[in-house]
Amino acid sequence: MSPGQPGFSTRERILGVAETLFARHGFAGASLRQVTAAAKVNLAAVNYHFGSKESLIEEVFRRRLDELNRHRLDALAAVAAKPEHTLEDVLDAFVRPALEQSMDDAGGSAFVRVLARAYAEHDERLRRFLSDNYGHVLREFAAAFGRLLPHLDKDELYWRLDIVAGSLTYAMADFGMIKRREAVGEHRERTVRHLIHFAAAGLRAP
Amino acid sequence: MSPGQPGFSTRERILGVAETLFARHGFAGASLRQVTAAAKVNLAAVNYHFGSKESLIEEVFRRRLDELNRHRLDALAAVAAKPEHTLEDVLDAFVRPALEQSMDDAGGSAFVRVLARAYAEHDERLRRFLSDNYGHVLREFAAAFGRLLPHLDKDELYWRLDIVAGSLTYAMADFGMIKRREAVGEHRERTVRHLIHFAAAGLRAP
DNA sequence: GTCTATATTTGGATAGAC
DNA sequence: GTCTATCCAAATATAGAC
Repeated sequence: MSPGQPGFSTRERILGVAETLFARHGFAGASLRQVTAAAKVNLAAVNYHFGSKESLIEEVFRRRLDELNRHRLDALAAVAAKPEHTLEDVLDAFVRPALEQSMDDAGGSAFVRVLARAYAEHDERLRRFLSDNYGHVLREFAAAFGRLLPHLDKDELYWRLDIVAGSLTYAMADFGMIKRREAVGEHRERTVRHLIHFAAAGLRAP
Repeated sequence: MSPGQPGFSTRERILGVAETLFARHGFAGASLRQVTAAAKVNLAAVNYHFGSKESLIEEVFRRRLDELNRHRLDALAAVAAKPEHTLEDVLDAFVRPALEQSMDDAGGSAFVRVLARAYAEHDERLRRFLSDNYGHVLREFAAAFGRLLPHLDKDELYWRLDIVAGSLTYAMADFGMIKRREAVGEHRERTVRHLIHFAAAGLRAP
């Protein structure tokens, strides 16, 4: 059941539909007219509730990322408490919450694709918004990785983490496609391990 | 030296600049006005040479993909000629030509990012164009992978290949960023092996 | 082939009634 | 909070002179 019309407020209908359409057509590609038509609300409602398209986009992120990053930090703290934790443990703390959110509901499934878009977009304002609000999460993970990979200098570490984070996000975005949800759900445990093994190999060596 | 103005025809200037701007802002995000202004040609030139924005986009793909896919098929044929070739060999035939093109010149570097956009875009017309014109290449690779992975049924195989292709494309798009070109160039050999090892791990098992 | 000027459409945003 | 109507800017596309 997608967040269509019934028990949802105008504001939530807009957010749900915007998430879906941004995932499908990109931020520039999805117009406010498409969004309001699909949500069956009035065109002016977007500006009333959010002020601008830009702010609507930010709100789409905020709604999911607050929860996602809380879970990620909780998982990371649990891992860091174990004195002998591994690279795989830290990667698990990063990947699992995203994969779980992506299977919570139809919206979460769309959001991982929105997230993949954000990586692809080089829009200055969007990047600054994400960096300002959620940069500390990535920095905590980077620090945890750095402690486990002392042979890498800072530049090399950040470069690899960027690639790993991008590839993982991309892979999860693919899981976000409707047709494959059962396949991923069935083997979720194996899927997570695959991704992690995948990423750990890239982070170790040279 | 980017394909700015000097020894390039109007048509080629447009293609070069469009490639860069599509990589940076997406297909919907980069307007024809931005493109023609940056290429220092007249606004009407795009429609004269290409007919429409849609056709310009297709031409940006055609220019690079014809060459890239020829190299990929050549490499695959060379691999298939060896009776005892491995999964890694096939992956190499897929990855190496793209990585080499991405380091040929500034345009190739932008193009891998355009390619990553194409994966993210769910635009019907663009997907059909790519599938119609270059689908046979992917099918040949899929067949080669299938022979090496007989334990996977067709659905499972295609699903994994899609994820692997997406992740590799994403990783290479990151390499396409300007700041990191030397780093990738220096260790190109190691980089390729990393990516391949990465992908092979995902394709094997369960 | 290239330019200027313009037609046409689409999109973001706002004013003001209810 | 929601709607209608409208404004204004930006974008694609074309017509016609050079």
